[in-house]
Order: sequence, then structure tokens, then C-alpha cells
Amino acid sequence: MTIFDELKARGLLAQLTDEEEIKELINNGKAVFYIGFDPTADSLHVGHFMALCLMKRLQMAGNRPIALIGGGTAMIGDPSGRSDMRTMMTVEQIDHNCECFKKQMSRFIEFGEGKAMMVNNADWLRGLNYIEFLREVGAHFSVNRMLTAECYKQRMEKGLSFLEFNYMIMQSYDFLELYKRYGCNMQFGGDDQWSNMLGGTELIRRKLGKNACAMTITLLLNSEGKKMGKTQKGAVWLDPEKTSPFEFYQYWRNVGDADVLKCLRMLTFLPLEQIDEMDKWEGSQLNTAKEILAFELTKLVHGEEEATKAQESAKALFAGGGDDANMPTYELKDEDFLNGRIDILGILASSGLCASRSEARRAVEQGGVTVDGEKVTDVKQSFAPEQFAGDGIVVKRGKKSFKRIVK
RNA sequence: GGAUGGGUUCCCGAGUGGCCAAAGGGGACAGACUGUAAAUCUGCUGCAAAUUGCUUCGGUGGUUCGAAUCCACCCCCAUCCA
Repeated sequence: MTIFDELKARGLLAQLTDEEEIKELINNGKAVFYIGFDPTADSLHVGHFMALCLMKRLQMAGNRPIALIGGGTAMIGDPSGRSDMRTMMTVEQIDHNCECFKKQMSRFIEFGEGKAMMVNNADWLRGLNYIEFLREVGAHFSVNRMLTAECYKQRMEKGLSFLEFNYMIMQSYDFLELYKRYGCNMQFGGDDQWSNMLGGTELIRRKLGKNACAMTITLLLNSEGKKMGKTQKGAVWLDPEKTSPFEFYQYWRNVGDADVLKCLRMLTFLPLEQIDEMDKWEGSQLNTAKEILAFELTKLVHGEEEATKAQESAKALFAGGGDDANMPTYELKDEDFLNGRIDILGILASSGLCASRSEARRAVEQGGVTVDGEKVTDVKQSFAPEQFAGDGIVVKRGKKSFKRIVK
């Protein structure tokens, strides 16, 4: 199976400038392609992960990847797929985030001589001269055309600043610059990037008279049409400090029935035949597929050891039995105690199981809190330090949040 | 720069002097049912030393016994005009 066919079979391909040409390039390892990552946070998330996987797949097929970190474009802020303006980040923030991105990416992709390349568009964007740039690049863009782009249309109602309006031009310029510097002839990105990417291929045609391709990856949407990889608390991060391996595992363990197979295809490296086999599963059998999905992804992101731990904790918690030694733990501090005791509300709030004592009170009143399997009925129940000796106690809030509390 | 309409809790949105911690919906959370899924039903949704107190309706001042609500100035957003 060629790499192109595989990408297609996995449902990763969304829009392509020229299918035949792209097929020819990537199947024969002739593509030098780039994917841009704007450092809008201090960790990569699931959306980036998909792009990194794509890089890896294409690299394995002999193509040369360039990971472009958007230290320059992040100064502008991409309006695509947003209904409101991004808050502007300081240069310090951006540079810090760039560093974080670099570290995380190196774990997935091998960089170095003859391998993948990592560049930062701050190198050429931040020093641009306005007048010169307008004459050289701005002259090639038609405002009329830009306004017809879908990403701007949506923003025409809510408001779009001139700053963000320029994002497309910056991204287009990146492509041109990478073409000139490294012979980069292809760009990949999320489907919401399509118009920005087309801007680049056109700019290259106009400035250099050369042909470049663009291809977008399907956005990972759940069956309700919402972007996956987001929780109430925000994104599902790849940084274990921000989203623990256990939380990461649980996120995928809990995907809806309708989404498991899609996720397996798009996100894992499992052979397609194996996935097709699972496609026949139904009902509660799908739980096994979810376990596989969760394990595979946790393994890819956090390593096999962490994946195993997460899986064991999950089994211990939900199925009973299994090893529960890896349970998330909170160690009580002296100041958590008042007069030598701590009440259940205090435990819930300090350990982070509840955001506030009020929320903790509510959880208890509604019968959602258990201590070592016993339902807590009294909000005033309190504990002495000795009760946390040894393995401590296991406090569970609702069905899925729990912590071991020790002193 | 001018005219008009706006800024309310996580989001949408009602509220135009006290009965307002603020309707309704969404989301989230908890309970029931289940398969750690979906759907459905119920509860709940500012904070706390909790039949009470404290903080919150863009900002700052003011009027008033009392302000999300009235007044002044300012900031921000949308639409139209330049």
C-alpha cells in the first residue's frame, strides 16, 4: 500500500491542490514538506499530535519534513476557525512557548542532518521592513479575494482586526521563504488552514513561477461535530504536567462509540487490517477497542511504561482488582489541618477534586463522594492525621475522579 | 470624527430603583439507568465560619435609606456615514 493510499484509507486527507501531483511526490519520497505550529501555549496538544504523526508517516515514506515553529506568526494570531480575537501574547511568552514546543517535538520526530528539520519563522518575519514587504509581497494579494476566504467571512460579522487580517499573508510568505531556502514544495496543515495555504502556493507561483502543493488533514471531530481533544478544562495536552498520562488515557477511554474507529484510524499506527477487524465489533465489545485506542495513544505520547500504569489504574478503579498503586496521590500538608483535624470538604478542595469547599459540599450532599468505598453522608465528617497513615485513604468524587490521600 | 445599538455569572440571553446571587436555555458537575459509550429522567451550578455573611452585572466617580437598573466621564464592541 502506498503512503498516499494509506493516508486516504485512514481518513486523514481533506483538501488537496492537485491529487496526482501530491501522490507522485509523496509516494516517491520527493516531497520536502512543512507543517506550521503556532506557539500559542506552552505545550502541544492533540491537534498538533495528529500533525506530528502525519510528519512521521511521511518521513517513514522517505519524505523530508520541516517543522515550522511560528515564533513570528504567533505575534499576529491566526483568525482561522475563531469567532473572536486572540489575546495578544508578549514576545517573552512566545519565545518561552517556542522552547517548550521544540522540546516536545523532539520526542516524536527525529531531527538532524538528513532527517527532519526544525525552523522558526521569527527568523525572517520579525525583522521584516513594512514598506519593503508591502511592495514585495503585499502587492500580490487581492483584498477582494482574501475577503471571500471562508475564514475571514466568519469573522466579518464579529469583527476582524487588520493585524489578524494579515495572518494569511504571513503564512504565505513563510511558504515562499521555505521554498527558497530549502526547496520546500509542499505544505500540510489542519483543514482550517486551507485558505492560508493556498495563499502560499499562489505567492510562490507569482513570485517564482514555480509550482507548490498544499494538502489539509481532516480535523478530528467527534460524532457531534465538535473538535476532539478538548475538555471542559481546556485542551488535552501532551505535557504530562498539564494533562497527566492517566487523564490522557481516560480521555480516549471515554470517547463515544461512534468515534472510536475513526480515532484508531487517524491517530494510531496500528495496521489498517487490524483496525478493519475491530470495525466489526459492536455494543459493549467496543469497550475493548477504546482500551486499545487509549493504550496506544498513551504509549505514543508518554511511553509504554506510563501507558501500562494508566491502564492498570483505570482497571483498578473501574473494574475492581488490578493494581491500584499508580493512583494519583495528594499529600496533605500541615496547613490543611485545623486543630489537628481536616474535614471531608477540606480534603476535596485541597486535593483538587473539587474547585471550592462549596462545590465539595454540593458533591457530598448529592451523594457523589466516597471514602474507601463508603459513601460520605455528612459534610462535617472529619479525619485525624493518623487516618492517612500507610496507604492513606482513597477519595472518590463522582464516577471518574478520585485520589489517594496521604499524610 | 458623526449617528445608532450594545457590554450581565463558564457561554447565549432576560432583567431598566428594593421581592436580585440575578429568569430561561446551553454546557459542566452529581444521582438513577448503563458498557468508564449514547439517549433519557432528577438534582445542581458565585464564595464562605452557611436558616447568616461577603463579593459580582465593562471602568471610575456621583445621586439615593437602597443601584445590574438613574446621572457624569471614560474604555471596549457592532452597524451605518466619513
